[in-house]
Amino acid sequence: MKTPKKKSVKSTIRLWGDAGEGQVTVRDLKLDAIFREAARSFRWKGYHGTSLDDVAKSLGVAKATLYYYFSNKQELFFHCHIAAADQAISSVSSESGANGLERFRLSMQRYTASIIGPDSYSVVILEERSLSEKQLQKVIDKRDEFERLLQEIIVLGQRDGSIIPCSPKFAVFTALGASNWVTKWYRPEGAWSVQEVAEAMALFIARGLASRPESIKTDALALADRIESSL
Amino acid sequence: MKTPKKKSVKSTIRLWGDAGEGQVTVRDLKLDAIFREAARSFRWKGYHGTSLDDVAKSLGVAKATLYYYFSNKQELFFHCHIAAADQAISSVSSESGANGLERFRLSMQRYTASIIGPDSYSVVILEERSLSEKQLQKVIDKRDEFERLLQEIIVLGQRDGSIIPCSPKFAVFTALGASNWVTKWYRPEGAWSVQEVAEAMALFIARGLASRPESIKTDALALADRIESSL
Amino acid sequence: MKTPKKKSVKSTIRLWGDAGEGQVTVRDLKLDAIFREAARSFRWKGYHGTSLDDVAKSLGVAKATLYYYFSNKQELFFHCHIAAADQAISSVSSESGANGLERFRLSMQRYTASIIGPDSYSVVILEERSLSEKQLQKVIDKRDEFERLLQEIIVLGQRDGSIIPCSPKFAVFTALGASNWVTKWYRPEGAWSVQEVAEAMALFIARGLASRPESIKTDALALADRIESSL
Amino acid sequence: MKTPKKKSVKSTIRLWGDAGEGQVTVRDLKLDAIFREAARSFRWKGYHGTSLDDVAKSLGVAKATLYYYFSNKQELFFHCHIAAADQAISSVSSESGANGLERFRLSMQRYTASIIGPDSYSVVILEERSLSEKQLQKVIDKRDEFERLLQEIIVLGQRDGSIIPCSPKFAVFTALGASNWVTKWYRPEGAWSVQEVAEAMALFIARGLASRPESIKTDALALADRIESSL
DNA sequence: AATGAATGAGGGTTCATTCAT
DNA sequence: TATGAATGAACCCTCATTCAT
Repeated sequence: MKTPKKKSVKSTIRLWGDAGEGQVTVRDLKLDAIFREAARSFRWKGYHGTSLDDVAKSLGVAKATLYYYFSNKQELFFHCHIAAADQAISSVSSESGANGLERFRLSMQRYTASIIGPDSYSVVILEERSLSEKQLQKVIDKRDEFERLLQEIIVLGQRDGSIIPCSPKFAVFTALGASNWVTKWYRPEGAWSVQEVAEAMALFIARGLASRPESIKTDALALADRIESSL
Repeated sequence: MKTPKKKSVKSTIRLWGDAGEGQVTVRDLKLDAIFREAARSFRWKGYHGTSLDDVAKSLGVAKATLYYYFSNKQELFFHCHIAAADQAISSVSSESGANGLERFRLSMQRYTASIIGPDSYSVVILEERSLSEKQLQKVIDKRDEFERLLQEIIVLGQRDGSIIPCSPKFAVFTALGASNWVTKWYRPEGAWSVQEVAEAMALFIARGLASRPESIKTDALALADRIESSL
Repeated sequence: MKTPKKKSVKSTIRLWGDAGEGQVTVRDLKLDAIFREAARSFRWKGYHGTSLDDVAKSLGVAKATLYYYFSNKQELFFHCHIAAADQAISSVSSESGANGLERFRLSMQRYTASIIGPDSYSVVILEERSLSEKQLQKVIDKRDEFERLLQEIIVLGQRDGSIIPCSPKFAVFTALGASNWVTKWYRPEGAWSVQEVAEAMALFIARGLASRPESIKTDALALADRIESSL
Repeated sequence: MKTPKKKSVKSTIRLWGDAGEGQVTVRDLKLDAIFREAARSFRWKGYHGTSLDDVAKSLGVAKATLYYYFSNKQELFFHCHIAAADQAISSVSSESGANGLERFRLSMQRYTASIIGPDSYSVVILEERSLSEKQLQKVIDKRDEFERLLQEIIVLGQRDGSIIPCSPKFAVFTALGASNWVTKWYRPEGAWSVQEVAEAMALFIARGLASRPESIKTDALALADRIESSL
């Protein structure tokens, strides 16, 4: 990422374009806007399917302007991955009071909400080939950390008896797979809110891991049924 | 798809390349080889990341040759989708003797095996934008059929008591998500066979849906544990 | 350089464009035409000042076509350097009968003629920065060989008494400098032929190195005078 | 060149950057710094290979700042040519006591020193195409003046018997060629000072023109030999 | 049935230049 | 005077597609 010497922080300036924005600092906000727009496109069309021209157009800027904020498409892609991984990690529950199952459910709910939410940096389509060796390693490291955190929760749940015995790694992979897949079919224009989908997904996963399924909150079913009608 | 002149089927002709093929008919086999190679690339690199040059090179043919078998890249992509959907549909269990849970488990096992197997046509990355309106509709129709079949099995299982009450649609989405995601991390060069992964995944999903988890074959756990070590 | 499996050698085909060409093989001739046109532009406008678009236009081809013959601009540039160095080396005299001075004169005459002649690959402007490390090394190696050959002739001339004592290296640098500079002002459309300029330059250099200047052919002066009027 | 408002000359201002400059006037010094830095880059990388960004960075200024001092790149380039020509002209010897050969030698020595010296404006690579018609004419006029001055010295030397009969124009071209070429290989970081190279080159040229080579100072040879070892 | 050759369109990237501050 | 930000134009390069053979 390009980081010119000193970002000027002024308080009352509009972003580009004419989308509704408030009153905020400049450069960082612009950077963020770029990253989110880019992530949206990457998630949607993939790395190769995303043209910077389109990203720029969506932002109401000239393509060349983007290069003022990062040095090439690959780096932009890389940053999205890193931001996504950070976002993922920060969605892991640290609620110390709850049991393992509940913490896992919460984590998956937050995670699911974050990847389909409006602030998502998620670039789910795994096109790691498009990253450089070094970049890839960093992304993998972050992702490994994320998955390790989740696995630890699984183990915790198995110890406290809330989660059935099973391979933590495989469980996490499966849960993430189901969750990530949501980015493929969820449409914000649809009848369902991000929160509703996230809850339903988390409850569903939780039930698959629960040692006593009946202990899970019963509104899960209701939710899932409501969702069903809008898919 | 182009279908010129209804070619003569000779019985002893090599495919292209110089690998030792065997003795087979020509055009259909070639078509099939193209589709599978293309699907492999689409699955791996996405629609835009796949160049016909690479596909051709993998097949040991000149790029221009491909155009003898289909009229453009989009059509090739479309065909892969259709073939994948057909493959998916054919993986759905029709075993009349088994209960719903068992049939669902079998279906998911076959499905998982088929999408990561060597004969996969699966083009899992949903880049439907790259299809034309008409093509997309046909693909969606096929996929809907596939999902409907799976949902029917869920309902069946709920009736016969083997599957817990839940939204069939959501259940299918979640199961497919977890399953499709396998294409992202499975590597045939790895220590695990397609079959093993498929079984583990199917068992895992089944447990999440089972009304009496203890009724599921106990080797599921062992399998998952074995897989864990190779991931 | 791209070298497709098997260049087809047909005997009666036109090059591109409509410039007058004879009856010859295809691919090699085209390659050659590209290299010469490119060298002309590089020599004239430098590496960065040369656009492949212009080169293509001069050849009457689409820019993309050029990429069928080499893989990028740098490689094209590299090839020109190599071809130029080969051309330079082949211009060094091996006439065993003559004395050192005469051989040096002949060499410089041939060299000068070759770099401004219609078949020149010379890319005199030293923009080595535009080459890769590896490419640069190869070019330097070739150039060193060329200069060594010339220096050997100087030494020979000093031994046989035809050339004054002086640093061979410095002498070669100076001679080449004067000679290379001709590419800067010589215009084929002018009144003077390549041969005339080459002879005059060679004679001039020879006189600077001659131990007995009066031994050099006297027509040198006449030539130089004729040239003077057209500059 | 832009000449705004006739700026106030304050006496104690630093140039840009933070290197310890000293106490000097402002605008003219800055202009000069820009021209020299630009000339260095033009000489080294050519017109098209030189980016104003780099020039600005070398000077420790923002690119936009440069535009306060000239109106476009072409003009900057033009000015370098003019400054270089003035510099060249001022290097021509007017020592009335010496004979032609000696004056020519001195001129070439000064000229050579000036084009590779730290204050050089020389833009030796002839990329006149990058100038406008008008600009080119002015540059050519200046250069013609320079060459005429040198030719007059040659004629003088031929009259006073110190220089052999030959075409003055051709002699000047050749001498300048050898001299200009030095900019291609001379590196200030090397073992040799600008003065040493300049002397050696001048002596070498002088010998080529001398009617009685033995009359030239004998240290010429020594110098050339010393240089040889460092090339 | 296959392919070498050619090309238009499009995408990534650089850069001279402008402008508001 | 100086500069951060923005942009149009131009360039290199790739790729799907066509065509003559």
